[in-house]
Amino acid sequence: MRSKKKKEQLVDTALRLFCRHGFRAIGVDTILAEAGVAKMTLYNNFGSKEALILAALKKRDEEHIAWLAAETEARAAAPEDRLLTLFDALDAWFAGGDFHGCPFLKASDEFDNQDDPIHRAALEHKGHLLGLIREYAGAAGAPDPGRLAGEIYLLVEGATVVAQLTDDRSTAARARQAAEALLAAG
Amino acid sequence: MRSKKKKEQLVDTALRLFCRHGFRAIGVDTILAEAGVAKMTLYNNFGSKEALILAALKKRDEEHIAWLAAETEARAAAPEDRLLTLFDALDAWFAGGDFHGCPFLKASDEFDNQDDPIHRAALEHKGHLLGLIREYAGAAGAPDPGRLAGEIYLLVEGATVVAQLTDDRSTAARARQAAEALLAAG
DNA sequence: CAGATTTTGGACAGTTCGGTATAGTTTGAA
DNA sequence: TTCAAACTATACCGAACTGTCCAAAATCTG
Repeated sequence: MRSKKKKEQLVDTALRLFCRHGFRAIGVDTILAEAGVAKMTLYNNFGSKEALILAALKKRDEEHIAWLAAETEARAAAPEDRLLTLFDALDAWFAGGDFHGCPFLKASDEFDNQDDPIHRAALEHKGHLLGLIREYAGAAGAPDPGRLAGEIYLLVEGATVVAQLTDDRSTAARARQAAEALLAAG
Repeated sequence: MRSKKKKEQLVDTALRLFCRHGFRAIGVDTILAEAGVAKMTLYNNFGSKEALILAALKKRDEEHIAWLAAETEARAAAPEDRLLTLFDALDAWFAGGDFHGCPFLKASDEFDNQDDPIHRAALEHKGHLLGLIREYAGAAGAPDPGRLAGEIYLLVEGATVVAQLTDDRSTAARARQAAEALLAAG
């Protein structure tokens, strides 16, 4: 089972470099060199750069949603607080030294054809994120949790984009303020 | 003054292709062919692809802010409505056949180094957008127009990103609903 | 240990990239 | 009409790109 290790190393390195530099901007040679893996290992295991991207995005989807949920719930005293501590978790994400924006938004920018598998992977991830928010909106006892979740989701994406663009550490807090107003309004 | 025409044609074509495909994804040869212009005309007038990108972004900045303001104000019966009709203008933007997301967000994704001139151009544009929103927030008589503008701005960016990602025509309307709640909350 | 499988390194193909060189043609203005 | 400035086409450069081929070496399994 040597291939498991090499495969994982490849996906991890690729994900890190994709997040930092984008998908088209980084070449397979760079990934290979950084991962310490031969080129044929990539093409034997994945077949193409696109498949590597999809594998990296899939891993990122699972990891990031799990991380975000854990951070959010750890900061919430009660389930109905989660809709707000979500923004504290976002703040932790933005402030972490390796924040370069959401890789799925990057992906959907670089592969903006709606039929592209990479674009669909991004859509799928955002569906998971919206699902999480909807769950929190339900726990908060909102009269129309679907609508509230949709509005909160817009704030989440806005904050993510603006945090990357401006490098402003107060972005998540501002989004949280707005979320409080939305929550109070029902 | 032949150069004016060719230069303009080059910038217009480049802007259109950048918006549709991204900045790194489109090559100068494609732009040149589409614009019907020789390669040396590009390099005599701009010197580099980066300079062409900057020229295209500058033009886009001016045009888009002016268009957005005009659309917003045309739809507002009174100045205090502008903060909401802004989202109707956004809806018109998203629904127009050639929407491929905000080119400045694309640019800041592809050139995410904070010192990159292209990233700075994106920041500058977003400053203009925030300024416009702040003006509308002031006209709406908000008790803290700066704070409200910041929150509304997050909704605008969120809606822009989500509209591109999901191709969902109701995105701007949902953002407007949220904006109404924020406005009512003060 | 023996044999099947994976991984390795490096050369190579084929394309595309941004940018340059050059020599000739079109154009606007005096 | 003349002349300089602007634009043209085309060939070219070095670099980077994804992907392939292959023989040798390292590794896992029986």
